[in-house]
Amino acid sequence: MIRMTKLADYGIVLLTHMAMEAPGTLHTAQDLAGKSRVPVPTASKLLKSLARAGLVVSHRGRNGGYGLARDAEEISVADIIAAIEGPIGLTECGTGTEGACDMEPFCAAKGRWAPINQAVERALRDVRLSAMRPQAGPLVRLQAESGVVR
Amino acid sequence: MIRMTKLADYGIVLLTHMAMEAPGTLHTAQDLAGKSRVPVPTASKLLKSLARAGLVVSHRGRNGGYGLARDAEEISVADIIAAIEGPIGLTECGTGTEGACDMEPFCAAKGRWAPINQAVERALRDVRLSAMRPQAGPLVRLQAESGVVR
DNA sequence: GCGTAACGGGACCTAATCGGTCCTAATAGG
DNA sequence: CCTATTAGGACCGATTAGGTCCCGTTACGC
Repeated sequence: MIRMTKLADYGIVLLTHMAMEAPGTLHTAQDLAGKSRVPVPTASKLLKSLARAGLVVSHRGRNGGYGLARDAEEISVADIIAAIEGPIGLTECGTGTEGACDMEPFCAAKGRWAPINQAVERALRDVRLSAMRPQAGPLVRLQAESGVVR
Repeated sequence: MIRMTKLADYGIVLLTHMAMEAPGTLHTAQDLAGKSRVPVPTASKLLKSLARAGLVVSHRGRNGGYGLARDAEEISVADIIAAIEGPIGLTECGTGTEGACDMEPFCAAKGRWAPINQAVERALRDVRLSAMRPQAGPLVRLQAESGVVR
């Protein structure tokens, strides 16, 4: 039921990796791609989106890279998804795109979607990036946890 | 952020129409399609799915049709979406499909998705079909409400 | 300064799948 | 027995997710 694109998934994984290092640390797109096993160009594209949304800050030139724009506690999963997928709701209705649905005048559910969208968004806004990283610590443990459903 | 397929949307609208009539009333696929402005074959396909999921009961033959299997209060939006889109979570991870993700061993967010999926599902399970129908009553008012975001 | 390492912002492709159509049973009234 | 209806497929076109590539800009460091 209801799916998020894989891109958004990757984005969260990338940011999770960033959140595992000290705040302010810079990560190159290549570095993050390697750690997450995401193809480099894809990771690069995602990081650009995240930078445009203001979730990460970028530094160009040599020794450049990406870093978290704020504390991991201040970034929600909803923020990340919105940065990558755009402010699209569960349905296209009520997302500000007027006239997108040509059967609006006949829709029995008209005006009933907004509360649902908000409920879902609230659920996602309550999950912070800081809660996504493995609590026990760095990458080492990850290998030992194989077998657990991702 | 996060999208539902149009099919699921249509399904909800179809069921909403059913919920606007007295419980036990039978509706033909054509009838519902006409009211919802959904193409007939599509509505038919959706109703089949809903019947297979046990949300509606079907009667074949002349004077047949579809009816709600239980009270509108007992059908949640989550039920409907699951019936049409299948039990897919926000991500493919944690939906029982083992090994779907080949980078599972390296995933920094491993095991962290289940709570999020559950939060979203809970939000949708709290919305009942009975809450979707226009409270003021039958179709007549719908036309008057034009201009409201669907 | 100049070369190189990084990001910025596109265009572009192709594989999946969403949304929709259609056809042939099976079923049940009249 | 005829007709209205659902059951269950096969099938198809258009959209888009997911990924690749290229070229420009920025800035560190030799």
